[in-house]
Parts: sequence; C-alpha cells; structure tokens
Amino acid sequence: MITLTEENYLKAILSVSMITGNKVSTSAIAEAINTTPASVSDMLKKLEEKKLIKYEKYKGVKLSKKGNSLAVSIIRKHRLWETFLVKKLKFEWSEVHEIAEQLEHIKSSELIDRIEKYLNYPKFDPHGEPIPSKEGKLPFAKNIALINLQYNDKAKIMGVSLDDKDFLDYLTKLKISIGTELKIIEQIKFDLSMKIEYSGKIEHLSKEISENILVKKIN
Amino acid sequence: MITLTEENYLKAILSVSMITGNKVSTSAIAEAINTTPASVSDMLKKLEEKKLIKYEKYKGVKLSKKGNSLAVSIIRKHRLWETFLVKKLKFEWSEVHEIAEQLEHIKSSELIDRIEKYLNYPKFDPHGEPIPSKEGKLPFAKNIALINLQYNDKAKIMGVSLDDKDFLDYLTKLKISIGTELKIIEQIKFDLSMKIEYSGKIEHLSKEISENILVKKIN
DNA sequence: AATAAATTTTAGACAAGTCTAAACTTTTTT
DNA sequence: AAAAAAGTTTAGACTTGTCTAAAATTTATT
Repeated sequence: MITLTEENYLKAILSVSMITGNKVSTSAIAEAINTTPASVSDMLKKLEEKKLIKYEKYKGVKLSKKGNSLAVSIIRKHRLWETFLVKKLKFEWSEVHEIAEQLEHIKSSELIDRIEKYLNYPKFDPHGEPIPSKEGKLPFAKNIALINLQYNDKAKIMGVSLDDKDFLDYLTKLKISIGTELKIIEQIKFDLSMKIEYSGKIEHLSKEISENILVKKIN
Repeated sequence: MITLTEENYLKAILSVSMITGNKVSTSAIAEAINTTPASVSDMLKKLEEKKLIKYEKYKGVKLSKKGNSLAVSIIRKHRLWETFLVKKLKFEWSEVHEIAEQLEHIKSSELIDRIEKYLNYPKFDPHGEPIPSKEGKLPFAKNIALINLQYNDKAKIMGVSLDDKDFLDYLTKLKISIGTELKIIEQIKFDLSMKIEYSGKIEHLSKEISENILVKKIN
C-alpha cells in the first residue's frame, strides 16, 4: 500500500524532473514539497525500498518504472478532477488547484475512469496541460529549456519560449529549427553558455539563447 | 485542524448514537471503527481536549455541539457524494460507499455546496437517508426504537416499525399513538420490558412491543 | 591539490495513532 | 454483599513522518 505522503513525494519528483529533465536533488524535492532535506533523505530510503525510485546516496533520484507510472496516474487524476471542477461545477481555473490536490489521492481507478468518460475524454486540463491516458501513456516528454541539459545529453528541438525577432533571426542564421537534433559537448559554468553539436557542426550558445529553446531529450 | 482519523471517530460516535439514542460506549466505537477499545480510549482523551465530545471516564461519550456539527457535515458530504456517484456517474448504489468514505474527507465547503447545487439540492441519498442541509440542520433527530431508551428518558412517539394488525390494535387499546409523549420510569433487565408513563397513566410494555415503537428523544 | 562552501545524510527526538498486556471500574451473578 | 465477569483505561512499545543539529560527502574556490 502506498501512503498519501509517498504519493506526494512521487509527484514532486516527477514534476521537478519534468522541468530539469534530469535526476532530482534532495533539496529540490524539499523545496517542492515544503519540507527539510533531512526529511526527504529519510523518505527516499523508504521509496527506494519499495522500488518506486532509483536512488544513490548523494547522487539524486529518478523514478523507477513503477514509480513513474504511479506518479503519472496521480497527475492524471489531478488534471481530470481540475477539468471536472471547472467544466461541470463552474469553478474558476485559478481556484481548483488546492481542491484537486486532495481529490487526486482518492483511491479508485473506476472512479477516475468514469469521471473521464463523464467529461467526454478530454485531452487537456483547464490550464492547457495534457491529461495522461488510462494506460499511463505519458504525453509527458514535456519540453524543457535547453539550458537545463547536461554534458552528453542528446535532444531534439521542439520550439521556443520567446517570440522575439532578433532571437528567431539568429536561430535561422545558425540553421537551428524545430526538429534539429543536437548534443551537448561542453558547458561553461562561468556564464552558463554551452557548446552544442548538430548537423555536423559545432556552435557556442549563450545562456540567453539556450534558456529560450525548448527541447525534448532523446537517446 | 481536525485530522482524518478524528473525523472518522466523530462520525462513528454520531452513527452509533443515532442507533441507540444515548451515550456511546468505548467498545461500540471500537467495533464501528474496527480498532481496539484501548485505541479508542486514547483518542477520546484527545477529542475531549479539543472540546469535540463530552466524555467521562468509564461513563461513555456524547458529541459536543461543535463535534456534532462537524460529524453532521461529514455525513452531509458522504451522502451528497454518494448521490453524485449514482446519479451522475451511474454507479450502482451498492458500489458507492467505499468511495464516498474517502470523498467525505475532502476539505472544501465550497466544493460540497457546488455538488449539492449541481445535483439540484437533493433531499435524500440513494439509500433513502436524508441529506443534512448546509447549515447543519439535522434531519437527524432520527427515530430510534423505544427499547433503546433508558431510565428517566423522555420521548415522543413518531411511528412504528411493524405493520401488524394485532400489534397496532393493542397500541390503540392502550391509547398510544403518534405524538404521544412518554417517560421511562422503570426497566426490567430480565425480559427487557419497561414501564412508561404517558397521558397521566403508567403501562408496562414487553420487549416485543417496545422494539417496534419508534420515538424521538425530547427533554 | 588543499581548503572552503554547499549539499546531503545520519543521529536522536518528537507527535499522531495504533497495539498488547496489565490494572482498574463497573456490572452482573451468586 | 462478595465474587466473577465484562468493559474500560493505562503503561509501554511500535510505526510513520517530521524536525534540528551534527557528521559526511560532493562541489567550488583559491
């Protein structure tokens, strides 16, 4: 049996890793869940024992297959309940988060499937976030900012988060566009710039550029 | 702040007291909630401190005003959710109890009020039980069997639970009818019969009679 | 490469809720 | 009215999840 607290940890790990695209640090979880790093360390041990995460001391955590599918199912519930609250009960979309935080822990897959049907199988919640399917299919390769990737990571460009002429012109000049696949070959800590390799060439991107390029990690 | 466990205790106390109409024993709560009397004793102390119950050691518990209105609001939530599950999500009424046990603990009065409106202010749940109003108006002076009353209790006759000619004829003969007010003046343990005083006279009723007369306690 | 700084883990303590076994009250029986 | 039985409470222990302070490890700086 998985407890409410454990569910919240899994959800926090998933949501932090969706932003950074990588292993999650103890302190990042502590911040997400509003607790101390010491408490997180304690809990990570328990989750590791239950095979819900992959955890090496001092090295950060990743969700296991099992942990991931649990976390995804909680997100699914959260987003379906939010949709229900807004569409059927006429809540404002700014009001629903707190209530959905509670409803997402109701244990009954039959219930959430019926809510989904009642809502006519929505694909997105009121905030525009995708709703995972019953099978746990993750519309979850969520795009992350290029700047969050690390040495040797490979990724594909999915879009940009800044609609600025100079910025887009520069990308065009570099022949960087949606669909371009790249690999991080160096990171410069001082200014957070990075060298990437793509289409057989190497370019050096500043922090200002890389934080506005959205990518999806590939293998 | 009231915990989920405390809410379940309050609910158990209310539901046991609705059946017996009196103070509730430690073991009755233990049975209702599926735990040990020792655990119940521990919890009663905490609820007493929070002024949610009136408790004297070895003497049983009653809900305080505050405890009662909390318990009623949980019942309200439970019954509204059950109604929602059956009416809107097309669950069978035999399936909904377990899910409603979870949903009743969701903390948001706004939410449950909207569910009530969405259902068009139902008066009864799918099992035919009355739904308490938002103000905590108790359709809760639920009728109890006369046999459950105790020495010195006063009550008003509300109906009968047996539709048998001989039984009803006998009541007519005794001039006992709906609306009659009475007081218990003696209980005989041996055969569970009782003497009652009403309309200026005293009668002796057998267990077979008193268990089929429904009353509401008065002061 | 050694030291300083930041991060993470461990140790030990605490609160909530539970349990078993023993002690204590109340009720019932004789 | 005393003894037995039934019911209730306390004592002490355990689990879950949390915390602070100290120790250990990793990362950054010089």
